Amino acid sequence: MTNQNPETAPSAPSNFIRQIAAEDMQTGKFGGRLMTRFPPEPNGYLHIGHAKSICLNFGLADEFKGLCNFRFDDTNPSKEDIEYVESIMEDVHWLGFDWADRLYYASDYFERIYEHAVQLIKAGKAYVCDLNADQIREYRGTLTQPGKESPFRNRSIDENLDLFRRMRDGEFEDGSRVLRAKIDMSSGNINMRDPVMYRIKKEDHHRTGDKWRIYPMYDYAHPLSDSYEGITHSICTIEYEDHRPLYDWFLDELGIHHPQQIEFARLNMSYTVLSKRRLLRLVNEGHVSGWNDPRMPTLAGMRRRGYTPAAIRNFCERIGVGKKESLVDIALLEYCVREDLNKKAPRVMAVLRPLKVVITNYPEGQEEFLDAINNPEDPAAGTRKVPFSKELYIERDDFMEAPPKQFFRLAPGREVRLRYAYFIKCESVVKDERGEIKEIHCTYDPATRGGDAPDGRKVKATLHWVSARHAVGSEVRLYDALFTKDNPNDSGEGKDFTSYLNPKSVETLDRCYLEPGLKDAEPGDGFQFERLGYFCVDTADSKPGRPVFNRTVTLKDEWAKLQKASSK
RNA sequence: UGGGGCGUCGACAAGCGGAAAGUCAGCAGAUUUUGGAUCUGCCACUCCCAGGUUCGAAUCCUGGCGCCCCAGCCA
Repeated sequence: MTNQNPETAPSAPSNFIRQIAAEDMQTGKFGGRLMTRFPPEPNGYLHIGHAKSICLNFGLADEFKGLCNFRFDDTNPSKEDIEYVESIMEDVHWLGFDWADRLYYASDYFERIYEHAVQLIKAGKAYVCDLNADQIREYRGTLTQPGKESPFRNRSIDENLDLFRRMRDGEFEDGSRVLRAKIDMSSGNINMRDPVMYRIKKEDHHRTGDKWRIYPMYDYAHPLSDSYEGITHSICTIEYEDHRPLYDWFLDELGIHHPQQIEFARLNMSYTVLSKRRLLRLVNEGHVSGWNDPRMPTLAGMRRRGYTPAAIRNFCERIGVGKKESLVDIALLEYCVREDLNKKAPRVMAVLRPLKVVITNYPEGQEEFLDAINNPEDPAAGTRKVPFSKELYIERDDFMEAPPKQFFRLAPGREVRLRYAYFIKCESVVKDERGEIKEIHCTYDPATRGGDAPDGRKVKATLHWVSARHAVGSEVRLYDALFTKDNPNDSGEGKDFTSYLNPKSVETLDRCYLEPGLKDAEPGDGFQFERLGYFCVDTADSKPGRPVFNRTVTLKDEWAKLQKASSK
């Protein structure tokens, strides 16, 4: 166990991988050494599921005083792109992990991987097969029927060597030949039925250019890459469990350093999708604005949305690591985000759906500056001054002409507090010719300056507000879940996940008013808009002097819950 | 009569033969110049089911049942 004293070290829950690592360290299995790796393929942006893997691999290395390498698994040039390698590195750093000088690429090992293939051919363990893709599939058999051996399976070693060399030299067309491992066509495990090790692809690679005309398959390149780097624990997801015998086979046949592959269950989260294939479709079909759309579960999207690295790391710790398929409630992620932001985010007042309030007994043209606390959770954050004047904006939702009993906010004849300012009382409602509320007239009690009544009288609500004359205009985007179904992956007949896209996943409000201090907020800055939620300055669309805000997550809202319950 | 994996509260998840941890969600209350935060209490007589071993089983054994993954020259 890592924590002998749970009272002083309440952290890290136990999981089976930590246990294996702890045991291996104790028995000295790998010389008391631990090394992991995070091996993304640069064919898409990293998402929260990758964050789980990153936290696991880097976290384990940290915990056991080992190292975690960073490696691009770039063995398929047709799907990979430099844009992805750059975004991936940025995202891992942003999450808070560092690989120092241990940045590797599987493509850097191509020569060694090739030489090892030659070694397998010489040992009679690999052969060049001339069957085409369809034929290979046919010969492979099915889940219940064994496969048939390829007619090219027993070529001489010399012929194999010659053909493989010529594959490398580009003498043959794409798809005309492959190099296969000679294992067992009748294995119950289809991965062992003479799997393809190399295919011909006359395509340029983003790193090796036109040097290679053949590229190794994942199943062959991955164990070797792990081995070359001296990895001890090769952690991957559950779907590779069936590939482990093959991982072991290559390493055993070659007689080289043999890491232990360990599989864990990938993350699924409610109301979103976490597969690069599906995320790519959302991007390509224009359902979102890009990989970094704030609604995307990508690290780039969550960063732009205002999620913090600490919140995501914390989430990854809380969800645990196991082998069971699960669907984690997105409410847990949101809890982690609020937990972190509650401690850090400066409070500020912003009115999203404005309703004008005129304080009839407040002197025309007068203004005053009131003290406001920047963060009640953090006294060191200090205070600021906010301007008050005769005309203000409050939130439309904070006024009701005919309120139900549970509504505590402003209503005709009722008195409430304006945060850090005064008690005000609603005297009348002004409507336009269509009967819509245009503004409301209130009186204020000068004796309640700062928000307390000297006579001790209480109000049931405190509202946020912004002085009309001093307000900064802004656009604010309200984000909600991307999907309406908790698990969009399990789609019914003839449907796919896109049929559950939430049409209201974003609402743009462009007549919002902010307290003046927000005019110069920098892109990326995060705030709590009091009583509303956490918001951050959008990094793509903000202009100097006119910030655009993205809602990161709402505050918990008791009133909204009551409304929802009564509308059912 | 292919192979592999997994079943503990609504969602996650500890537990490793000796009284079913914890977190999120939910519910109730206290407190509050954010219907926020904070605090308190409640929320699995039972661990997919059935047998068996044992003084004692979520943990061990046997047999069922259910769910997931695999037939790319993707990773």
